[in-house]
Amino acid sequence: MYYSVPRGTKDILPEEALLWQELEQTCRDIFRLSNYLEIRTPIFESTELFARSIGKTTDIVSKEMYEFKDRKGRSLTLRPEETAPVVRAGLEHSLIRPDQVTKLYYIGPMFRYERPQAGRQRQFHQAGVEVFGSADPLIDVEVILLNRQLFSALRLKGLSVNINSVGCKKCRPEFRKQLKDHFKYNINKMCADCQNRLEHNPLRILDCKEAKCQKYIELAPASVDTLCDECKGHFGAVIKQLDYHQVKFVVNKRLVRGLDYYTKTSFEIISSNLGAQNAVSGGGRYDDLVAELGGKPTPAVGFAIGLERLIEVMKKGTRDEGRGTQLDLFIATLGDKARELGFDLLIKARQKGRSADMDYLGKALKTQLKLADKLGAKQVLILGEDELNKGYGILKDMKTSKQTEVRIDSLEEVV
RNA sequence: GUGGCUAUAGCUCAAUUGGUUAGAGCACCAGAUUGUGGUUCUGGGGGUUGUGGGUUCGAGUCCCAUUAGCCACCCCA
Repeated sequence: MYYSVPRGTKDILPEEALLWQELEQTCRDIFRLSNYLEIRTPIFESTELFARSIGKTTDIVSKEMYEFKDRKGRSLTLRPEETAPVVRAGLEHSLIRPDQVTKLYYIGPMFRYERPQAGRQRQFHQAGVEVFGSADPLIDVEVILLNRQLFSALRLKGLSVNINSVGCKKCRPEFRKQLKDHFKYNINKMCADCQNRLEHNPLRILDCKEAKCQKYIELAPASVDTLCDECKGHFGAVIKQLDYHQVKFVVNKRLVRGLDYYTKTSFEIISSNLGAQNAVSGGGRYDDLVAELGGKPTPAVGFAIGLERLIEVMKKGTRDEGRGTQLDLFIATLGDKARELGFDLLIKARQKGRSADMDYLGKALKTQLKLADKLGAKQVLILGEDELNKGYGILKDMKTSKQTEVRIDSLEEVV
């Protein structure tokens, strides 16, 4: 073993890659049904883009970015998430307009420098959607339903929706103030992280899991209680629609996501089949981000799904088992003449769109059949010297073991 | 960034208080059947015991460092 993958990264081997293909294709199909179109952006962007959008004081920006300088000294960063790049690209190419709805989706790798753990890698993959231009609560509901539809297409179980509203720039200052007032008397009894959070991001105190902080957090005001009329109405409309569409969810007043750009609706989808890293999907509304990045004020909603975590759920047996590899045709040959004829037929079978392969190691016939069996071949064409001399080949059905003789000049038709 | 556990064949795991040539199952290759798969039987290849030091007559085993994985914190997908 001379080299191994970099820490926190993984090779996806052929067997698992089949699962990935199914997952990615399902994402594309489902997103397509709701009229989302794909966008692909570079894997790195200017560092400033992420600092601006995600927030300089967030963990992601302050300590988890893969940042580097290129040869001209420009500061670039491997994307830790895809919302900001999509907004950037949308503005750059005038895809995003305040007066119309734009729906985009993406699938690809993201990078965060974190300590690896089950369900947490330094390179991981997300599939997500972003909707620009509508402040309608129905859009919030649409993206949540999109998650449900995707999970149901993948036959996944054990998932639950957590939802909250974190308010907007009108009502959030009041909420922050209430939180600060609430915590300031006891802050020195709370953990060091919370003491820091009090000043720069008091909302995140609510998400703290430290035991000694819990009793103060339990008594803290909830954002849903300080929402302005507009946010309250919006949240109510979302909840009403979720109920109407029979989405099982819980209002989690402590749900505060680690990216600063979220407004109003914020949600996470949790799997009961994973360890500590149990969020398979997360998202929400970010009505101020487009303007923050230089566009006209444009409301937006989106979410991102953690594909590695979904793959884990898929593997956990909470779904019907998939099938392994399959091959339409295997060609077994004996002797050089037969091998060349077999190769020619092999190429022709593939041109017809059949999956086909043959032995390239000069193995015994028995071994070739063994290999055909292992590859899940439906049919084997046996070409030996005897057959060629007599002018036919043998087509064997591997399921029924039935063999039929086929004249050489007809072989092209059967492969 | 913090704490705990772990690292032996491709995979899952053995190896007595430190003791000679590091074993087994599965997988792989081959033979039994000199041209017919799945079952069976027989044989075979494969290891610098994660890496680097140290203690010892002797280290897979004990000690230190390092790398990586796992679990949790933190954070998030």
